[in-house]
Amino acid sequence: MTLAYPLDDPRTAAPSQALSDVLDRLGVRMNYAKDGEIYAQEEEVEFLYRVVDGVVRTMRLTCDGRRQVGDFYYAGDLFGLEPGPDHQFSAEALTDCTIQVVRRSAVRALAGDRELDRAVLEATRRELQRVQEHVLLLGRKSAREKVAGFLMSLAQHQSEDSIQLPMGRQDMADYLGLTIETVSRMLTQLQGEEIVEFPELRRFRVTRWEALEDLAA
Amino acid sequence: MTLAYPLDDPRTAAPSQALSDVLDRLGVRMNYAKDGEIYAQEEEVEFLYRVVDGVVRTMRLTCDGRRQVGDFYYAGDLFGLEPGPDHQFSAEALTDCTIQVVRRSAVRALAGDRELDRAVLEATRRELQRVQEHVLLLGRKSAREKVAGFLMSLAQHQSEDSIQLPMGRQDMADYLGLTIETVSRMLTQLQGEEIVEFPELRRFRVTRWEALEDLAA
DNA sequence: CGTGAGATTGAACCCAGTCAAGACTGGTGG
DNA sequence: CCACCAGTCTTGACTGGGTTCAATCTCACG
Repeated sequence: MTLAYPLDDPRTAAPSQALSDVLDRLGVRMNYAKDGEIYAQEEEVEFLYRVVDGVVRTMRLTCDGRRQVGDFYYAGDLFGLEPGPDHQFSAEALTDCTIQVVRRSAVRALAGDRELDRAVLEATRRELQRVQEHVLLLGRKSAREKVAGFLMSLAQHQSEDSIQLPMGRQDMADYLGLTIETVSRMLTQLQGEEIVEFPELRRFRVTRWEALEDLAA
Repeated sequence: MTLAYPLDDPRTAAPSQALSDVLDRLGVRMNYAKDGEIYAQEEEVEFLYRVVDGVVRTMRLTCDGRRQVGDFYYAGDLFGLEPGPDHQFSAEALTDCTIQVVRRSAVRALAGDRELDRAVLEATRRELQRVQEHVLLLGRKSAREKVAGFLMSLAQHQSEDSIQLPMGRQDMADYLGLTIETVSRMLTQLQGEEIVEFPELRRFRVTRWEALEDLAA
C-alpha cells in the first residue's frame, strides 16, 4: 500500500506491523472473481481479511430486502473485523480481488504477543471511526452533499489526477442511503456546475476542489 | 447494572470484569448536573468513562451547526472509547449523573494485564456494533420505522411496564436524523394506532408489541 | 395561578423517491 | 467491422414523505 495520503486518516493508515506480519506469515492468498462472495451475512466470524489487490464491499440486507452498503475496502485495508460471533454484513469482491486470509483462532493463538492484541484493537478503532463518519453522512446531509462527500473521499485515496470509480451507481446509492436515480442526478448536477468531470462512466476528475470541499463540509 | 435483558445485546452486556475492576479501583466518581459537559468535541481523549447513574448523550456538531447525536448511555455503559487522539463527539449529562472516570494512561500502565487489553477491545467492539445498527437505522428506514425502532430499543432496556424517555424530542430527532416536528407527528400517529400510549410527555407504555416489532423490523 | 420552554398541530413547500421511457456502454457473435 | 443485445445509467414527469414556518397548546415550575 502506498502512503501518498495523510496518516491520520483511518481509512488509509497502514495496519500495524504486528498484524501485518501475522497476515504475511500465516495468511493464505485467495483470489475472488468480480461479484464473488467472500463471506455471507449470518455466517460465523472465523477469519480476518486484508485486501491485497482489488476492491471489496461489505453490505447488509434487511429482511424486507433493503440494502445498506457498509463500506468499501481497498488494497492494504483490513476487513471482517466484526464484533459478535456472527457476521452482520456480507463481503463481496467488487472487482477481481486478491485477499489475504488468516484464521482468527490463529491470531488468538499467537496473542501471547501483546503487540498483536494491540494491533487488533487499533484496527477495530479505525473501523469504528469510519463507521462514525458514515453516521454523520447519513444522518445530516443532503443528497448533494452525500454524493460530493463520497467523491471527495474517493479522490483523497487516489493520488492520480483522474480517479477511478470502482463501484456502480447502485452501490453508491446503497452506501449513501439514496436511490440510484438521485445519485445519477447529483452527478449530472455536479458536472453541470463544472465541479467534477466524467470522461468515462467510471472515471472522473475534480475540476473545482474548493467547491467540492465546501459541499462535502 | 441489572441483567434483566439478553446478554447478546451489545448495549446491555456488562463490561468485562477486568475493566470493571480497574474502574472501581482507580476510577473517580464525578457528579454532573443535567446538561453539564463531560467532555468537548475536539478535546484530547484522556479518560475512560462509565455511567454509574443517570443518562449520557454523545453528539457532534458540524461547522454549519447541524447536530448529530451519537448515542445514549445508561447505567453500566462505558463511553468515551473513541479512536484517534481527539474526541469527535462531545458528551453531556442528559440528566443529573454520576460518572466513574479513569485516566487512559492508568489503564495503559496496567495493560501488562492481557485481560485488560482484551476488555478494552471487547468494549470497542460493542461500540462498533451499536454504531453499525445506527447506520442501518439512518440509511434505510422511514421516519415511522425510525421512531418505532427507537421506542423499541428503549423498551428493551427497561424491564418496567411503563418506560421512561430520558431525552427530549430534539435529542430523539438528532439521533434519528429527523426534525422535531416529524418525531412528534410519528409519536402521535403511533398513539392513534394504539401501538403505544403516552400518559406523560416523557413516559410511555407499549400496548401492541407485535405491531411495534413489525415496524421496527 | 402566570409563565415560558418544550411539544403539538396545521398548511405550504420542496427534496428525494417512484415509475417509466430512452440512451449509453461494453461485450458477443455474425 | 459492425449490428445487436443486455445491463447499466440517465432523464423526465409525477408523487409523496419529511421539512419549514408559524400558530397554538401543554405542563412543569415559579
